[in-house]
Amino acid sequence: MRVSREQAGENRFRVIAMAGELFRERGFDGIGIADLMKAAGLTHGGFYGQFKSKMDLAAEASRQALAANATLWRETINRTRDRALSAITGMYLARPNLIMRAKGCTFASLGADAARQDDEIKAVFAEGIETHLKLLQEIIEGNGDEDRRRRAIVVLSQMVGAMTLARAVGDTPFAEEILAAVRDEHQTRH
Amino acid sequence: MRVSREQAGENRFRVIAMAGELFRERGFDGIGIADLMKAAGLTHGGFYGQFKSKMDLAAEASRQALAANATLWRETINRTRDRALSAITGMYLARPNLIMRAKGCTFASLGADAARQDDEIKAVFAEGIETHLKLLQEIIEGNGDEDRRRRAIVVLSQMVGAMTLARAVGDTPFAEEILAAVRDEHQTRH
DNA sequence: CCTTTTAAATGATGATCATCATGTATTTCC
DNA sequence: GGAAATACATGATGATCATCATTTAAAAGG
Repeated sequence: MRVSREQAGENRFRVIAMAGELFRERGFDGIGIADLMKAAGLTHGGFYGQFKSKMDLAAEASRQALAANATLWRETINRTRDRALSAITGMYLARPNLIMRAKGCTFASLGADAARQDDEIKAVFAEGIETHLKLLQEIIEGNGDEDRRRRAIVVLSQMVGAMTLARAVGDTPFAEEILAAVRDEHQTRH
Repeated sequence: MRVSREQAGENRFRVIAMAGELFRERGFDGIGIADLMKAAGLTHGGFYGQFKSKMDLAAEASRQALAANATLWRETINRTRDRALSAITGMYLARPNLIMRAKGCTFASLGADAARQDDEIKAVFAEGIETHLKLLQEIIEGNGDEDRRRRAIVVLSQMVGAMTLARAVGDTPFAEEILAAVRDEHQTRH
């Protein structure tokens, strides 16, 4: 049955949003089209009217998830101005992001998956990384723009690496130790 | 047909080694038992005589891959004694590890996958991280063991995060910029 | 040497997969 | 209000999946 233009737009958005969560939780290969559509309250039939392929949806979902991640960073920065760096690292390297993979960092969840996909997805991740680096650059000290960008890359790498390692060992004291080690790096000045 | 005890041992080792490479290249869900066995020169039939399940093989393969990674670090450290830290980071954050995922860092390839698997695989990763941290601790300066361990965690996180992000954008100048940014952190003292 | 054991081959199972073809009901637009 | 357009449903396709049953041929052990 047909549905209003507005409703169709909402449906499309919801499919992309659910895909963003389920891909982050289970990986691109960990969930199929039928289950994805069911999670959005639809059946699998309409999928190829909305998306060129599963990979096409993966690109859209990654884009939306990365944009949401960046928006949260933007809000955190605006809210905490002078202590923004420790606020960002403190929020990121915390238990909610460790255990709720579906709504957490897309780099930590899907970065390794992206490396195995086509160039379109890699371009989405490149743009997502660029966006996050620009945000970090704003709140990092350094000798000129070039140095601040380099430091932003180092900090982003620390965060993504720490979360990847912490998640790989599960919800344990060891995971907390990993997160705390990198958190401390930005609370006590080095 | 039956095969000598020795031959059977070699076959088992080769299956685990090929699995270590193919899992790192394509992810745990990216390759099936039949293709895995074929890559080792066998058919799928004997698989369940050697392994309890695919996840059981994933654990064995991760263990072997992580041990090989650690051995390479050990050798690099022994060979470069006084400049070991910049040797390790320089070797790790280089193009071969960026593009040859099958033989590169298991944390960067499968860390996010491990987070989605059962506790046995997570325990394998925990032990692998512990081993790598001990190696880094040897070659990192700091105020006492506790501080050196904390710094080792930070450095390992940097390395894994940088490689994850660089691989996600593919073999591009941006990837090289990410690797170089973290490499420089350990060549010029900060 | 003959019996027992077993590694690996062939082949089958039912589940799940991405994708496509077609039907249907409802919105859109004249 | 009636014709055309279309969003989504049902259902089918052939491929691939993890796992198991059975067979085969050679090694191991007496």
